[in-house]
Amino acid sequence: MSELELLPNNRKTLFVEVILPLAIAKSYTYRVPFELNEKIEVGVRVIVQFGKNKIYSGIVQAISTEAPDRYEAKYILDVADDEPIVNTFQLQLWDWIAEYYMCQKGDVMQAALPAALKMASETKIIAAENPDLDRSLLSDKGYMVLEALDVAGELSVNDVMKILGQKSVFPLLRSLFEHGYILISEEIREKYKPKTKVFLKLSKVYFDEESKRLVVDELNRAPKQQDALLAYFQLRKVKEDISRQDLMEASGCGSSAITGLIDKGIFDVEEKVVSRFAGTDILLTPDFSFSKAQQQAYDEIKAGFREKDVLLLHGVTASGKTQLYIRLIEEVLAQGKNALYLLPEIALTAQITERLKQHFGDKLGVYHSKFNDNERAEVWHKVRKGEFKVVIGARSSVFLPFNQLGLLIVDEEHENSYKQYDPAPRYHARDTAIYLAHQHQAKVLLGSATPSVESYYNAKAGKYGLVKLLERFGDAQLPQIQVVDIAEAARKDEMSSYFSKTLLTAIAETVAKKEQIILFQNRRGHTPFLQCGTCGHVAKCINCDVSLTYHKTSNLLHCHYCGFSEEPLQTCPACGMPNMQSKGFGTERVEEELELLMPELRIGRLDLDSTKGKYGFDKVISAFDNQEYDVLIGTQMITKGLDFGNVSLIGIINADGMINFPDFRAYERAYSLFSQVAGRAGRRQAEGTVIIQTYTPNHRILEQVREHNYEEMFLTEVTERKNYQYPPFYRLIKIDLKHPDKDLVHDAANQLAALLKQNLGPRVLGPEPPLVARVRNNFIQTITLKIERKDISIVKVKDLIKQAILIFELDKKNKGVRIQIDVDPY
DNA sequence: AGCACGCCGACT
DNA sequence: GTCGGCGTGCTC
Repeated sequence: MSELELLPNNRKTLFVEVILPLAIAKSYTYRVPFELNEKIEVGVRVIVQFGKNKIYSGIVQAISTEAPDRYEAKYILDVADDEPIVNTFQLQLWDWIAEYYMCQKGDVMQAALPAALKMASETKIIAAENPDLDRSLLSDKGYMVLEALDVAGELSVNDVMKILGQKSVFPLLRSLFEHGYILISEEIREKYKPKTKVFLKLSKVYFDEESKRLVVDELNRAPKQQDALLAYFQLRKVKEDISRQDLMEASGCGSSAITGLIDKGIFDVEEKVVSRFAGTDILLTPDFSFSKAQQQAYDEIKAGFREKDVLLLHGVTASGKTQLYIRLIEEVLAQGKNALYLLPEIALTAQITERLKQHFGDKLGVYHSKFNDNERAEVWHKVRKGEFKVVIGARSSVFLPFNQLGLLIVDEEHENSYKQYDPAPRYHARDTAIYLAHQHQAKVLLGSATPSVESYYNAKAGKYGLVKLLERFGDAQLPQIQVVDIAEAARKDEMSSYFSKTLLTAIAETVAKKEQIILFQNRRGHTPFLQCGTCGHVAKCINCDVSLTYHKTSNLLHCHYCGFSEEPLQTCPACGMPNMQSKGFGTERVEEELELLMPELRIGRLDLDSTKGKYGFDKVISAFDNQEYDVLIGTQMITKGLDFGNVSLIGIINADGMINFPDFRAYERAYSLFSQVAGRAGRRQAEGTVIIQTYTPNHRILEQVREHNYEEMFLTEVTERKNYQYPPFYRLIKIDLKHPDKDLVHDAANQLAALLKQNLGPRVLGPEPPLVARVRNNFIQTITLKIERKDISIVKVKDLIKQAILIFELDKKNKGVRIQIDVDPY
């Protein structure tokens, strides 16, 4: 044992390795001042200066007594937490994500921590009271700062930057501080503020009934205060803690009456931290009973978990999966463990969270991006302390500080929104959940009506267990699916605008039965592109290589990639002819045309544009649910976990765009999208109808959708994937290179591809420009790697990629070319 | 990711 | 001769 280790803890010099919230590959070591030794732990936040004048809060990932030998470590400025806010499971998970998805730990930290737990630098300076100091010795700038302090009394570092007109003020301030001119209060303030409420307590003097009566009498010249006090006594009978707000509501008195009572010493005030999440007092709903099919699936799941850690539940829409989930979660809770229920962001509606709240009350935490920072930080802390035992959340809830997970549910497992694309870390929440479960020795249940080919393959191959629930709950039947040939309908003169006679008739009949209709068009806006009928010129974005979409609500052309917008052109900018024509159609135009054809219909629209704002989505949904609309027109938003009881007709306006999308997952995606849309029909009705309009009525994917034949879709897909070397047989890694200079990226991409091929040979494909070859003024080139599952380890491949990139970056020509790596792209 | 350092062209 | 352009490389 070294001499150092024999020293008492408070005399040992400690060094900490800190993760900074930056995309930097290296890790940084800081020195701990003795007085902070006791507070240092793995997982606490520390405040450190990084570079000349930046202050960050980082996470301690390791502690050692070894001084770094190549440099002098800086001291940490402070320790922000009394106990770790990140546990060791999480640090290990961050490492895994950084490694697997080829990004920096700082990137993972950025994604993992709610913003309110990162901190802001709020450094303030004040003048030191030292009259003996001679200001004439100061530099001009130093003098200016002190003059300004005389006037203002206190300045923030930001103020100083403004006064001096320069960003770099730290060295000057440091020198002023060291020479005793100023004091620095290095106050890094936490952005998270607990919510507090003012509670009123009757002063002890008035506890007996006699003095209560007296004090009421005394107030007869202040009737409002009297009312308030009486209301308080009433309220006290039913409630322990009465807040100022409660009393104002109960008494109908204004704030001043209560202030009066406080001033007279009748009330004592007490400020308490309250939760932002009001506990629901709803009694837990009594045990529901399973249908026979549900019971069987449940038994199979229980049995399956004895053999496998991951199970795939293939359950058709409306088969009652949620009830199974709730039962399984309850059991895990009974064992003293926690559960995580993941859903795609878009499916996390009030409908589903309310349903879970009814079962789990205030043990349930909800976590998704529509919550503000404070709410997210609060969920974080409650999970960490074990107060929330069940979390329902989107992708990012895999980062919460769980201590003892027993079960993870990934519902709608096939959803591509589980994969984060931008910014790094480009992680897949389903796959991350499987790793997370492994850490906690927990079980994972993947659920879907249309499992991803990958997961179904894993289940068939025995890697996962497989449970099927192919019977709809109650008496609901699978919907009848009818495919309408648009070309043929047009020949017979049966098309009115985008609607076939078949669809219009069905709409009319459905409305007559007072039932509802969903129309699906997977494109938002009014017109996807404007083209000159004379010369063929298409209105394009100035920053991106895409056509501009016309939006009727704003009367502007919008770019869906960068947000650029401009006035629609009347004349063609290329040939000057006033002949710009609308091509294609989005949800807005479908709405417009349907209004013209059937003006008596009440039509609602559900897409990104109609659901802006925190509750925008829920508003449209509840309006439709309350039957304020006959028809809801929407993009794929419409397919996600919504449960409308009265919908009996679904129309897919045009299926071709989805089917013909150039991506190896296009058919799989089309199948699952159409099936999910179809699943909205007839959930409580005896039978629903789905009408799919298309130019390719005989396409095999439509055939499979019509027959509800997932198995066959899977088999054809698997054959294709095997032949063309795609997942699940091969792993994909996509490397994007971006730069404003088209030729430069092109050359750079060729150079990188050549470097990669030296070691990886024909596994390297491309480079080639992606479908949208320019976004936000950056040209893009894509290199794709297809890696077989035998013969070479994925770790080895990733090392070779890193090496190739290092060599690539040595070439000065490639300066400024940004490289993005996407492992398992979706 | 910032941000300072540093080495080249338009001005007082 | 200085101000400022942004290329280059470092931050514990």
